[in-house]
Amino acid sequence: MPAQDETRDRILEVTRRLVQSKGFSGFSYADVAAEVGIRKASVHHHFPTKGDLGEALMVRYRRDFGEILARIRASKGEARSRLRAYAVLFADLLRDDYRLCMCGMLAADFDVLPPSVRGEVRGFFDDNEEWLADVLASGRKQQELSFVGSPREQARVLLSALEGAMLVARSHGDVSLFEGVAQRVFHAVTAPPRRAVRAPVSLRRASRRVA
Amino acid sequence: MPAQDETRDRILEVTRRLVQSKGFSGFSYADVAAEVGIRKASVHHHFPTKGDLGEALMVRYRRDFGEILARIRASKGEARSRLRAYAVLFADLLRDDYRLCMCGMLAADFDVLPPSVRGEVRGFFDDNEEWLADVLASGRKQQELSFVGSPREQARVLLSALEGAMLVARSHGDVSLFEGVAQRVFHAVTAPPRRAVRAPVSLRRASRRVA
DNA sequence: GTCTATACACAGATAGAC
DNA sequence: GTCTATCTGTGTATAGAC
Repeated sequence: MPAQDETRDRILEVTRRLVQSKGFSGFSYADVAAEVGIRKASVHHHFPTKGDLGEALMVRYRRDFGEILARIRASKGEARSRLRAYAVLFADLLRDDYRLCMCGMLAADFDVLPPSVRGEVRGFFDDNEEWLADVLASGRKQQELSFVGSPREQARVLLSALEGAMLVARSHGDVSLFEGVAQRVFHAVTAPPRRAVRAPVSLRRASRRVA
Repeated sequence: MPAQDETRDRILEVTRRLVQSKGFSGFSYADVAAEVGIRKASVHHHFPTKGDLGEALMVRYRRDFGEILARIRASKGEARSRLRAYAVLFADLLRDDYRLCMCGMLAADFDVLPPSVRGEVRGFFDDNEEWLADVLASGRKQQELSFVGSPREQARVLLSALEGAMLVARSHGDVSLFEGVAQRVFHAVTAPPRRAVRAPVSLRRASRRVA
């Protein structure tokens, strides 16, 4: 990467963290400049308007997040472990200063978002839904997962639950609340063992896997 | 209600809508004043600081929302219909200008919230969880509902899914996405019919037991 | 209780020197 | 590319007349 892009990268990284913590209307050029260690005017040099900054942020974030998801999808193991890896991404955000998923935060800020950023947020939701639907579909095919209806619809349920659980966990300052919800929604799409079946048993297995 | 409190009430009502649309840092005294039809200074007369306004807003909102929930809980009918009535409250918010649940929005804004408001947000989450847990517990007792684990934990799953589904629906501008998720999570806690069974039944029962 | 007027800080954004 | 300096609008908040 060319040296002249390093400042740009640091700006985007700092902005990402600020948005995940304080929302789109909650951070300012002054905040970004202070944390990067430059002046406001320099930030404007790279991103003339806040809309430009927000748009570039989302493009970058979708790219990075997409790469991570691709790696998880390509990993060996059961569908369930992929779901767990996905939830861990969110839990790590919470653990690191109770930050929120970017799409969750920006969905809340939707009304005050520049239009160009809105499109990216929608796209990011779609990215997540599609990835989850893929994992769900192939997991069901392998008989590792079990659920009613289309993978896409079920993906929306999982995504909603995880996004909402981040909000709940954040307001209580307790990551385990998120983990509890994740465990339960994943358990709900897990295929029952081929034989032998008491509910408490599979629940306990679930708790080891997701906690 | 004394006449002198009418302006105060209108301010709180306008503020509620603004917060649900734009978030806590997304609305201003100027916005409130313009919509109420008074001047900024008059708003400050009733609520000196934004923290005061936010706190009063939450106290009022919890009271009003609590009354609505109490009415739903007291209604005749199955547990399931109470859950549906609860979801309708949220869907109506979306239908009316894609507003968000107050606790969802303020959970996203948590970092930029005055401390006194934070406590109210936490309390509001607890109100909702407790109410849902009550409905779930009595529904299970009546064998109308079926789920694994404690009502409280299951309540958290439902609340998370509904909060998250509001975000998803909002960013796509499509209330039916919310309704789809609500339908599915409610179905997941609904007890299977006493008799009557077709082939997919074991699958459906499995998915019903946990969200 | 509401108003006008204003204080003061900060927002996003620009001009132009280096 | 980064800086200083500045512009203009808006933010929360206050003083004091009516």
